Amino acid sequence: MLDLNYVRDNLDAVRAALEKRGMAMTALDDFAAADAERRGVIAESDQLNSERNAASREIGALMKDGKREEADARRKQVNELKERIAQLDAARDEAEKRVRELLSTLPNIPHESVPVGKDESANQEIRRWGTKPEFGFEPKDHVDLGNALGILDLERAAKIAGARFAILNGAGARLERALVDFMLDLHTREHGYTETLPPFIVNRDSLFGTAQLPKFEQELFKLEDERGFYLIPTAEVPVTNYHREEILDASQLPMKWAAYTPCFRSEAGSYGKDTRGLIRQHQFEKVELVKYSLPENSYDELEALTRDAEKVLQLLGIHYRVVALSTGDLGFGNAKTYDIEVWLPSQNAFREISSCSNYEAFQARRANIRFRRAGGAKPEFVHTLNGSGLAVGRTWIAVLENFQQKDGSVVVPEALRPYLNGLEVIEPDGKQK
RNA sequence: GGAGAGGUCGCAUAGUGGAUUAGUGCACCGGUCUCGAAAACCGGAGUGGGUUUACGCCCACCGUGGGUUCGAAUCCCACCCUCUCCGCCA
Repeated sequence: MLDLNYVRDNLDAVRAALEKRGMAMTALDDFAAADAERRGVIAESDQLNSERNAASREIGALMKDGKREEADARRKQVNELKERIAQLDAARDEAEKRVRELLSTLPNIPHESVPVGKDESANQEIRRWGTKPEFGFEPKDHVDLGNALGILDLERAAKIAGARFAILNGAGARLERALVDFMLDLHTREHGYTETLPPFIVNRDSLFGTAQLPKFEQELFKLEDERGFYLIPTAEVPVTNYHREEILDASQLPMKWAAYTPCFRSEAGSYGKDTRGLIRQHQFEKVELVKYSLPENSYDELEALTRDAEKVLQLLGIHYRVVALSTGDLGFGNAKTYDIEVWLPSQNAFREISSCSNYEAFQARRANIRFRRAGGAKPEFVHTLNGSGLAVGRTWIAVLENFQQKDGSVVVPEALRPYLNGLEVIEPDGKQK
């Protein structure tokens, strides 16, 4: 959510910034009128409340003096006042609701460093790490490799649950678990993050706070429960909401969390996309990095967070690149985003494996997450950031595809071997436990 | 699932219809004292909104939402959360 006063005072600047996203901002046209009405109603209502309070005090004094008749007359006047106040309060609620709705549908303003363009074709490659692997044979994709190794079972997952679910077996399941441990150990031991294991179910307020709601409800799994529960689409939601409605001390910043959770996404509207394999699942695992930052440091923190996520691929020895998303490709709440894209030999392409974003105060305003500088200063909104560090399922894919051998076995990257009891090669059924 | 006790300013507590402009202690900020500090003493400080060039003034906020009343932290209703005991359970 953008700042109300900022939007009011900078309508043209906001309009220009949002047009860079390729959006027609009709909401802005209604905003000024709704805001003016809201303020008018508030002024009138506050004035009448002030009169009512004064009258009540008078009545108290009159009663004490035994002037019952005067008090009764005053009561009658107050009751008339109350009727008008009730009408005004209804109008006030209506106007505030409309302003809030308009404000909450406005996307974040892109940072000045974000490349301008209408879609992902305007994304800008920032850097590459490593080189494409040379195979000397036609590399298989992770589905063929996983099936042949007996570590992946998509057909039975479809029977048990449905499309876009997977079962990992044997070394496949252990590889997934090893990746989770490896990533968490790296971020907590080397990068200064604190591990947290949050709920996998959240309420509506949390989803509003991180801006999944109200706009992206169709992407979520909602539980059949009158309490309004949803499965988390990412650990970003529970972890960023950790300090919702709180005022932190500046000395607590930056606050750095690393969370492993499963993630649940309905993938409505992506029916034809990535239908093969593990790329796009209803349930996948992710190690998420979340930061609360001082406003003045948030872009440095974004660079650091992105480097922290990249380190996972560097230690695994997998080729990747970092891309700055253009204004047209930027997510709703993001001021700036770097995608880390991993090399997938079967697709002869880079595919997203992490998305690292600075939300500035966009989420903090919605979730009311503030901090106070030393000396009893006014509270300010924190900046929130998050990024995958990394998407575990897609890392699983990258390991299989990048380290596959001609015979269909997969060499385990050295950094992972301590997490797999020293296992060096994943071989077809029977050759490893 | 059943029974009970609670939720008040950063923390801890007081407050059962009008003197509450929500008191007190701790913590915090400023000052006095001191070579300096501690202690003591004096003073100041909540959040959001409206209005104002500004000083300021006004409104709302005691878990949330309704209600009663001229007036509600206080009375009534519903809900949420926490704790204790019983039952069930990984």
